[in-house]
Amino acid sequence: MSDNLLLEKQLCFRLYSLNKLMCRLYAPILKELGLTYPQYLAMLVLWQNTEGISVKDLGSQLDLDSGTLSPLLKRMEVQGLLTRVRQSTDERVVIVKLTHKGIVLQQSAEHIPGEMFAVTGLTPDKLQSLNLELDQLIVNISD
Amino acid sequence: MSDNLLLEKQLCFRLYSLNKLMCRLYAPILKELGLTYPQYLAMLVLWQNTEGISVKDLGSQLDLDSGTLSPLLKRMEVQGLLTRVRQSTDERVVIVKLTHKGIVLQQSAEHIPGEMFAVTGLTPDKLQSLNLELDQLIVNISD
DNA sequence: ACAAATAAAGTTGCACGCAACTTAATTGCA
DNA sequence: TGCAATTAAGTTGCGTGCAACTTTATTTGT
Repeated sequence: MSDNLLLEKQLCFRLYSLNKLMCRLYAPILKELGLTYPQYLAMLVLWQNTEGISVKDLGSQLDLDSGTLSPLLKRMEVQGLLTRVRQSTDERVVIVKLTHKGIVLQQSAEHIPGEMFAVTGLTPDKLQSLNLELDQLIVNISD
Repeated sequence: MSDNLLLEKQLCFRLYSLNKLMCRLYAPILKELGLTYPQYLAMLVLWQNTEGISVKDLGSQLDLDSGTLSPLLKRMEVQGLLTRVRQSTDERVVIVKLTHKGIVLQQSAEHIPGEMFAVTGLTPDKLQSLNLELDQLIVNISD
């Protein structure tokens, strides 16, 4: 009888836990901006693509399919953060583009990364190396 | 204008991505057992507590509240994996206990950790140290 | 040129996760 | 003792994630 089936031994459980902890950590700050956690991650991409980005490209950066993104973006459109317009050169494609309201929201979010970083108790070097380790894991698993 | 608001710089995004990747990695194997990913994590705890465990204690090990756990356990009860019985000495408490079917399912799960470990491309040492780093992070964040 | 294959986005249905709340039982304290 | 506070579990409502599917548009091969 191996003890491999122990919760404490499982990497997957730590990732499951940490992700939930992160959500809960961000939730109250994001609530002030009127954003959920996945919406915030989407905004991080959109703030780097103010000229607009297709749902497909947004999804590939967030690793989300249209089944998740379409309703999420629809809610953000209702909030007035972005517009969704079909591309005239290829009517299959929908371009997501931040409104003025969506763009200026970035200023209210500037303080968040620093604040969250402080809570992790990591040094910048430790954060950097952990990020690289996790990136390697992402590559290995997603091949 | 800082570049802290970059998706690629965010630890939270890596944890978000990796957790989803883990779910997708486990999903097909767990489907053979008729389990979802959170149900599998619950089974890991229950296999270590065949004498039974309260919903509260199970929740504290999984870091889940009754709002999530109650319906999840109800579904697993329907599947015949466990029973839920109110404790006679304290009628507030519900004891979750695996059925025979739930207990013997462990045998079908024995191969999973090894299989999943192989995919990570980690050495045992690397896995160990990563687990410790993540544990430290969990402690720092959840205080 | 045109039918088959492919691609992009959206819809549906289900299982979480969690905030906010309700219900029922137990504890604690004046 | 009696009643307020606390505790355990469950319910409700909403926002993801994702599988499976549909719809519409474009591309590909002959």
